[in-house]
Formats: sequence, C-alpha cells, structure tokens
Amino acid sequence: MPELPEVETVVRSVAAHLAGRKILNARFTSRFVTPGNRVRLAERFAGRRIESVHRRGKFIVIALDRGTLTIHLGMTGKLLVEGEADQHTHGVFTLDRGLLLYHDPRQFGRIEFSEGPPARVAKLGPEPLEIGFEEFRARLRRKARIKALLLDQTFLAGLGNIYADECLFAAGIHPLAVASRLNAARAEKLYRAIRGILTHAIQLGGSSISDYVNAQGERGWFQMEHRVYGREGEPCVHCGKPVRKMLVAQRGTHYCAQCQRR
DNA sequence: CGGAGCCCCTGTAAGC
DNA sequence: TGCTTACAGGGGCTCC
Repeated sequence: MPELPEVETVVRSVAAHLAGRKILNARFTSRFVTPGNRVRLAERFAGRRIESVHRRGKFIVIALDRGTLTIHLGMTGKLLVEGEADQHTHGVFTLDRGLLLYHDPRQFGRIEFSEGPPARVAKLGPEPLEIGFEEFRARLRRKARIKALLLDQTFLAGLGNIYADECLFAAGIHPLAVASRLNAARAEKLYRAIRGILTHAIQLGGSSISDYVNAQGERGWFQMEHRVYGREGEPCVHCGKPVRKMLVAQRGTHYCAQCQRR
C-alpha cells in the first residue's frame, strides 16, 4: 500500500538511475493502468529526456524535456530498475542506459502523460511535511470525521489508510472525532504525530505489509513500528485493551477505544 | 458539504 | 481437499 513514505522511498531509490536518461521507447499492456490509446501514449515518451523525479502526495512526477510523466502506484504498483517483465508488468521503459519496469498485479495504478502540470496533481492538498501548523489548524475547520479527512487527498496529500490510523493513535484521537471540534492542543498533537510518523517511516524505507519494495527490490521496515494497523485483537501498547477495528469511510480502521478519545 | 455505496482489479485467506 | 466467498484498499464516481 504505497502511501507518502513508500512513494518517497521509491522516488529516492529511482532518482539517480533516471537522472539525465533518455527514454528510447515505451510499451504498455494494461487498459486499466494506461487507459486509452496505449501505442499513442508510448509515442509521447519515445525520445524524451528525463530532467527530474519528484514526489507530490502519492504521485511520482517525472519532468521530461517536453511534457510530464506521472505515475501513481495504486495499491500494488512497483517501479523497478532491474529484473524481467512478467505477466504483471504493464509498463516497460527502455532507457539509453538500463530500463524502468512498472509492475502492478491489481492494476489500480496509473501511468499518464501531460503537456503541462498534471491535472490530478494540481487538485492535491498541501504536503503534510511542508504545511505549517496554523494552516493545518485552519484546514481542520470541517464537519467531517477526522479519519475521512486524513484520507482525503485534497485535505492533505499523501496519507493513506495505514498512516492515518497510526497518526490518530499517536495523537490519541478517535477516528470518528469531528475535525472542527478538535481544540488547539489536540490539533497540534495530530500535526506533530503526522510529521513524526511520516519522517520516521521515510527513514525506515516505508512499510512492507505484503509486497511493497523500493526500486531496487528492497523492503521497508516501518511495519515493525505499527501500533494499531493490522493489530486487531492484540493488546494496545499503552493500555493493554484489545485493538479494535471498524469501518470508517469504507476503510478498515484500527484504533484503541480506551486511548483514543472523541 | 458529507457520507454511503459501488466500481475498477487480483492474490490471499478464510469459510463451508 | 477443493470450491466459493470475503477481504485488502487508492481513487473515482453517483446518489442522497
């Protein structure tokens, strides 16, 4: 489940490999990952030079000498700089030195080309690691449940289900708490939790729950630090009560009913 | 505006 | 044992 720390890790692990490279050709095989005319899409990339690789939210944004290549990993997407194509490889970029493979069994990811800045990226909210506390607090003035808001990419860009649960637990805030009713102290706890957890997770190379790996095929280690995600029924690390799971915004939500208050 | 529900997809695991 | 079903969740969509 690539969220901000995983995508950041992928970007860091792929940047040196891609910097300055020329795309000789591209080939796509999925009507889901690359909707529309796949041959025409591939033609857009042929001959282009890669100028930079950045992350914005959960998007990988690759600036070309003309246009932009934007990749979203969805649930099971992987970018790999080595290895061979198999039945789940839906994108192959042949470079003037080496290659870039896009692997995605569930095909929830997307590979897109845009002339200018990608439209999907323009709609994203602020970066969680760049936003200041005052702006964060101002954006919390919404009637939505805090968990739903954290998952909303127009609120903040990059949090997903795992880190939303971990941040709320660290801040002692119940997933169903109404965002606008969080006082300044609790809002600041959440703000610090988001910064701390994302930073720590990036340092550990992200969370490898099932099959997430970086571009070199290496796993992350932050899953060892999860306090509530995937721990339903296990004792809370603070109070010992069993970690509970419920559905919020159609997502499995892990929390401690004792430690997290509305 | 907010939320429920459905959809895209496939590997894995649980249930019968 | 083997088949069927549920689940995992990022994001987009419609409807209320």
